[in-house]
Amino acid sequence: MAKSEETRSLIVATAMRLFAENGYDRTTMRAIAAEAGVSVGNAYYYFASKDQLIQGFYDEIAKVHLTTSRQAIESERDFSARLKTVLLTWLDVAEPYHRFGTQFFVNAADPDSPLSPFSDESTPARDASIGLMRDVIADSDAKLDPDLRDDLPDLLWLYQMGVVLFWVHDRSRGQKRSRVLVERTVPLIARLVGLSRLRVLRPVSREIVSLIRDLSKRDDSA
Amino acid sequence: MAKSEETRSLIVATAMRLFAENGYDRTTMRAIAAEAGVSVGNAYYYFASKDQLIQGFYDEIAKVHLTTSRQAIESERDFSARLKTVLLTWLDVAEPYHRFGTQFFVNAADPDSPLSPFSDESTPARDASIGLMRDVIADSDAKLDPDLRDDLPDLLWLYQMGVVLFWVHDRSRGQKRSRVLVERTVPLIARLVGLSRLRVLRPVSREIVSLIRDLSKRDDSA
DNA sequence: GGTACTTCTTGAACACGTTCAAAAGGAGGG
DNA sequence: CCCTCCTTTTGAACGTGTTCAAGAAGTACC
Repeated sequence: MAKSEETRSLIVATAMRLFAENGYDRTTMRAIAAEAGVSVGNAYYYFASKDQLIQGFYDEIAKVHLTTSRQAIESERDFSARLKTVLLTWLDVAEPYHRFGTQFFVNAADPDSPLSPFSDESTPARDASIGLMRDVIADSDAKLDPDLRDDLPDLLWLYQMGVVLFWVHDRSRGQKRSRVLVERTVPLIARLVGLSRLRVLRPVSREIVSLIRDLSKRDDSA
Repeated sequence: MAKSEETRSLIVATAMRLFAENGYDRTTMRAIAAEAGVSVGNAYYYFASKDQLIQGFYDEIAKVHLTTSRQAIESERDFSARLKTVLLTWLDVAEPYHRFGTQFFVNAADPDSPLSPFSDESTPARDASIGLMRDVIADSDAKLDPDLRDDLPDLLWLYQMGVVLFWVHDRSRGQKRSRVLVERTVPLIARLVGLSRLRVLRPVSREIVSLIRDLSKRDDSA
């Protein structure tokens, strides 16, 4: 019902405001409830835990990032430029939340947490991000080993997770170092992707693709 | 004093036993104190927090890993084999603690935590690990781009951190998938290190080395 | 409008990590 | 033996995230 949805978003909005004002740790569930004018138990009716409250934020960042970066790369054909734009856009979108985003990703580092980027609960968000990488490649002028074509989006998503990991630890002003990382690793990756067609590197890239495939199989018997 | 040291190690030993038996989360500070026959406050006199209790374990794993793997690679000259042994040895040493080791590394993922591998408090342990990688290269028959020589240990340490990250998330029996990861990525890395002398790849490896150097500068003005 | 049923809301209670003022113990000097 | 100072130990108390039995509000059907 509309009322229910209203209460839910009131709680999440209040939580986000308080998180931004005082940080994640210093914001208590009691404070959130009081500020939103509901009871503590009510917050737990809608959200399983304090962590879950920021899942909404996670989705928000992801959504804005998808639309913004799709727009930004629309008229660009160079693969390297497209990839760089996508990653720098992520840094732009995420910047305001770096402060308590850190706390968020700490929780997300728990493999058992539904907030982990590898969890089942994150599958929709993950697929959307990988889809973006697919488009980055597809509409670019990149020439690459056809064997790489299918798996490169997954690889690029992994690379993006690496950037995020770096960003979480980044204490420089405005996360400048993360920007440097992107600015300088993207050309490297673009060059490596291009080189992947070279005879000498073929076995290497084949093996990488095959390894990722084998390891990402969910079912592991034995 | 001797008495003081005795109490300290009694507490840490009890904690480790209970962690191993019931997992980190389900082991309470009250239970540890009761089992050790001291008061809760006493545990906090010796350890600043519950997290800090496992720092001892961290050091233990690192120490055993260093000596064991140094021994294991002593008579081996092949770079790839040496690197593989070092990483598989880590998996061996860490295996018994995988269960609550997970919880440990979750806390370590917090950049502000002294348990983070990047923290100042971890500098000695980190330097020791990088030193091991230096030896892996130095006493091997690896032929590599001299420009890479100085920085390769750091790169390999980063690679090891990646393996550890994978291991934390690894839910397969006996962390078999982590072993597969090592078995198959080590030859790749060895080949890439070898290829780094190729004319076409020189700029790539130069740029990687230079990037790592720039980003690992601690002081970031601006 | 009444009745059965689901959805939503409450706040006291619980278990936990952590703190702290106070007490106890121990070492050395007079 | 006592006084003083430092180290060690205590356990009650605090603030936290979370749970849950109970009730209130809303909905659907007769």
